[in-house]
Amino acid sequence: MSASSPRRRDVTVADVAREAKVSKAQAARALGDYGAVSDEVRSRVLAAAATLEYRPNELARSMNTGRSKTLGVVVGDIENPFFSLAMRGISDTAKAQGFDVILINTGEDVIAEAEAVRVLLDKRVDGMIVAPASQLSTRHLHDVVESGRPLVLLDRQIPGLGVPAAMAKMDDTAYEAVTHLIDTGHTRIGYISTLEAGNWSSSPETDLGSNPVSERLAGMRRAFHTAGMPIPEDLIRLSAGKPQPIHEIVQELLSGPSPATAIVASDSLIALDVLHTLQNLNLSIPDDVSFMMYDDMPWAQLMRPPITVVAQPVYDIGAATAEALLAQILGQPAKPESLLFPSKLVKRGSIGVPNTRLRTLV
Amino acid sequence: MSASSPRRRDVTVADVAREAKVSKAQAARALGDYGAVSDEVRSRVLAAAATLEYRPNELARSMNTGRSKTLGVVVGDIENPFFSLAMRGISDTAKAQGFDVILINTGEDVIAEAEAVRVLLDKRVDGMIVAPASQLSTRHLHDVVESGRPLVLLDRQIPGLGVPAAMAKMDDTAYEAVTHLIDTGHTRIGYISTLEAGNWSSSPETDLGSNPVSERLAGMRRAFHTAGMPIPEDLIRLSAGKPQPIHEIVQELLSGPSPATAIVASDSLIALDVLHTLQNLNLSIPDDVSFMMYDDMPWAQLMRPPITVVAQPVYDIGAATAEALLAQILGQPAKPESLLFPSKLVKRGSIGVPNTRLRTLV
DNA sequence: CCCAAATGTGAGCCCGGTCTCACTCTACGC
DNA sequence: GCGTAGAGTGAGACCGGGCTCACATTTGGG
Repeated sequence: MSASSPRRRDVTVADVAREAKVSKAQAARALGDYGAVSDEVRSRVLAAAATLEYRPNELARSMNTGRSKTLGVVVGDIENPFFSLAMRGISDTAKAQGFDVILINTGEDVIAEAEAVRVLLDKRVDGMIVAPASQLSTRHLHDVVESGRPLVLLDRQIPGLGVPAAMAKMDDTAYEAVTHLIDTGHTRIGYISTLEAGNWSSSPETDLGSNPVSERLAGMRRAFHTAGMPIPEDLIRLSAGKPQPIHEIVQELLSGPSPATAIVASDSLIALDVLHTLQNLNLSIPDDVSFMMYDDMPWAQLMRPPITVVAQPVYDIGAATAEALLAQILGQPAKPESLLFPSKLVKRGSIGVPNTRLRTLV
Repeated sequence: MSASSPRRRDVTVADVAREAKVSKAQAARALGDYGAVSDEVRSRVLAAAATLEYRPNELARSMNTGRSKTLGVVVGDIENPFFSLAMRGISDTAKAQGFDVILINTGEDVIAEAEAVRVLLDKRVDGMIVAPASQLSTRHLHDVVESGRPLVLLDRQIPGLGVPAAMAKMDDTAYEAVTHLIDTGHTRIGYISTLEAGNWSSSPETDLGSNPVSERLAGMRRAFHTAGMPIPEDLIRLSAGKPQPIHEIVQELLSGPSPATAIVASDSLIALDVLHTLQNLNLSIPDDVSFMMYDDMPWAQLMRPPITVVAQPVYDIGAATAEALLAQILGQPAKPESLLFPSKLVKRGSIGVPNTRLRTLV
């Protein structure tokens, strides 16, 4: 029942020109609104274009302008609310400037990330935003820089790369959060992050381009240091989820001679796993275990008790990466600074005085 | 410190050909692995390509093959976990077949959706997946069909369009869910959906390509009918959120001479708003109000009480749209059937016997 | 009134691949 | 020994816009 043409050939400028009885060049000028065109010709061309329902082939256009009006975004997991919210910030900002977005999901795999970056380069995106899965394998990111295509990092900075990164400033808030735990009486505090173990934490103070996770750790260390207490290194678990599932880690943290009395989840996905585990173990918050998480998801304050969180402006962070990228694309030179956003501790009800009889519970 | 070339010109086949001392045609053949090429030439070309770090320009390639190995996805809101999870299904499936994805967010706005579809057509995507915001304005979708480019719908079918759609089968589960509420003693059941008011519910039985929301309504109606009870039309609120915020709707539903004793949220974003409102009103679930939601988000079972939900395989639904689309792109003819997935009622603790003294509470 | 300068127009090259066509050279069949 | 199938090769057309250049026509200043 649809139009007779099952696969109609695309209408080109040449077709429009023929219809309007002018040269291809004139048609192109009228359509592209550049150069000198008489009113007479312009209206004929526009009319012809309307009749034929002409639509420019963006591929062809991109090919010789060299710009595709497309941004590439590489993230670990769009399912993660952090990324989907940041993605909206990116998407909204890009759209406002007439840019589209190619999204590639890597599953937090560095190989996939390198591949993704290659593909985007081959597709000639005008620039890209990457949330690097690793700070160790960054060859592919250096390639991007060397190719001359603008790059902006999301949530994590990579020292020496020389590109901007947008993220929340976490050190002071992490310090405040852990101090809050210590003040409440906790000394055995567990921290769980999916981030790879690396030298993130080396000289966090002097490192110009730090990142939110190393900052969290640094803040935590500083808090213990200030309180004059030993840092519970055995309760800090990075690279969680990859080899060992979160629920096992939680059980480990809560077992042994000196179990954790409080657990900090470094993102909302981990938080969900931790909470499920605690529920399965029939442990209550905060009576049996205190709990705190990063990222203020809407459900956090609906829980009983409501969860104490460290909130950060995720949407804005996403939007900032896009803005920085677009600025570069539109000509401004890259300033490899970190765009820092404030984070804040939101105290709710999931932190209480430590329970010492916990060992019998697990 | 990076490579000396600030903006190195891209290496082309011609460059490789020159380096390998063969013609452009031969280089292209060796690189593209087609036609007849001697081993001698092939290895020279491959070596040259490696030395020069040749990378094909996908734009140029797409332009004359006509295929871009790119899929377009148009959704209302990636921030909505339903879409971000479906997106992962799409993304994973596409990637497995070497396709990339351009994501466009419309904010559930039909104008933006039409615009998005245009842009994707202009960018010459090989096919697209759309979660239509409206079933009334579908001109732009008909345009896609007429352009001959494959199209698959996500979560909502549009009768007469003649394209496949993937979604969960909701009628029986909705019937079961509402019957469950009725059996528990509820007669005043509120239903809140962001979907536009339209004639979704017209002849739901005979309509070949129905959709999850009309099915929910139909199932609800059938349940009331079977129970021999009047349908509380005044408590059914579509187009929620657009003019009137959810929290006002909730308050309205719970006021008046005959308030709702149970509320059903048609997606997890609405659920969050409803739960916040109930919390602010200091109403407890299920003692004051019973509550049920569509989509089994991980936090639903962490709530106290855990929320009764209607679960659907969102990831699989997303993956199915991508599969159907790729099948069409790869040659199979479109079969405009709905790909139906099972949904199921998961009874937890958020539904109790109705509270009759509610009127005094709000 | 004459020679710019400005404006309008068309032909044709370019981007970087794919692919057709014509041609050479070898090998095989009769 | 000759015809021919087929591999191997190069020249160049082509995809669909952008844009430069050369040329024609109008305008305006001195």
